[in-house]
Amino acid sequence: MRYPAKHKEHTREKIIRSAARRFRSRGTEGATIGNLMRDLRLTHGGFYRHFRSKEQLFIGAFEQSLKELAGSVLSVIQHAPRGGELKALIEGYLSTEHVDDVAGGCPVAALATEIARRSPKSRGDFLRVLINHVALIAKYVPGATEEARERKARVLLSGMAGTLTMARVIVDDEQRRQFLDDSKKFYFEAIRP
Amino acid sequence: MRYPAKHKEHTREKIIRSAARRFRSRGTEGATIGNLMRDLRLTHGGFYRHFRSKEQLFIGAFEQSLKELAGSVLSVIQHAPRGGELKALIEGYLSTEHVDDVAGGCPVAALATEIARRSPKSRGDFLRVLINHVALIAKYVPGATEEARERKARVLLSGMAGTLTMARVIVDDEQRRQFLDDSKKFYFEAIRP
DNA sequence: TGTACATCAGTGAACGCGCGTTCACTGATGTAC
DNA sequence: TGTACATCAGTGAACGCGCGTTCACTGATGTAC
Repeated sequence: MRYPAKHKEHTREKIIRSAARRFRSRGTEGATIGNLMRDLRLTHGGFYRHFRSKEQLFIGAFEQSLKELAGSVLSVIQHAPRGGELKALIEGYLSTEHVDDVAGGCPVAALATEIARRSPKSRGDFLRVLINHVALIAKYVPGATEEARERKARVLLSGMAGTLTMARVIVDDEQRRQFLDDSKKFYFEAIRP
Repeated sequence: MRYPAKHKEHTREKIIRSAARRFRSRGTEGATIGNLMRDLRLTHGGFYRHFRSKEQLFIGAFEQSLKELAGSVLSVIQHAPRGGELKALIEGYLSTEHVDDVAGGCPVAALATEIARRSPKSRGDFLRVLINHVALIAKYVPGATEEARERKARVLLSGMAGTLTMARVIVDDEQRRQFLDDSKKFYFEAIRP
């Protein structure tokens, strides 16, 4: 059947948004195209009208995840007191809400290990997308030059991503809360001048 | 055929040691039992004389990896100047050698994301093994009580694990070196009193 | 205005593949008598 | 000392399964005339 003009574009976006969540919560191999399409009430065959391969979807989904994260980041910054933006960002990143929301959370914490195992070419693609988004928060990181701020932002993000992942391993609620508290204090102190 | 008394035990150890490397460099799904056994010049069927399942091997291999890491940690501590043990540990953990040696490196950096996706019961098993090993370095972390030191050690390790993973994503050698330098400085400052 | 044809997002059977796991079997050596 | 049997680490064919991907097909609507 023929579909309205924007129909295909909408379907593509639905696939990407859904994939972005599935990849984060289950990893590349845990997220299958069959399940993904079934969730959208479509069949697996149609997938290839939108993407050349699962790998191409993965890159698109990673970028989508970063876009979503950028949205949260902007919202946090807007609600933070002037000068307290970075503290608010750390607080949000290391919150129990973020720990619980794997599917909607930071794709670096959820996918960096898998990306690290890919080919240099593939890693380069992911890095370019990532670095653009990290620049967004660099403005609020202390540092003399723009470059210094961006570099520090990368160190901060990668460290907190590891911490977020570890928090997701911890089973006991109280232990997890304690670990997140310790971590927040650690990063708060680390960004002092 | 019948084999010497310790034969089975030796085979089991060979499987675990080899699996510990394969899991770290390729992840749970990238490491297959067929390839693993073939490397040891055995056939896949024999695997089940040693382990009930691939999952059981994964836990054993994770513990093996931590044991190996503990060996490196002790060696670093012995060669470090008195009072500079933690600095030496950070330097070693965030070294280019460690970044390049995924198969022989920290299993937290290589596998934490996958472990985070497992059941609470399974995560508990991994955590118990992990916490025992982290206690080993807690002695060199600043803190008033043993508990405070252990908690800080966990924050440090998880952060550096995220940083190590990010370093493995970076393609360009110079950028990677710069990122590791920035990170080392960051963690050095963070452990100052 | 009516008719024949083209389009193309989505369908679902099919393909090839590799995986984890099972199982009947092997055969050199240990043990029982 | 010799013989019959038990043991069990390792073998390799086989099983069931789910995956990513391909492909002939569908059919409502747009377009050409």
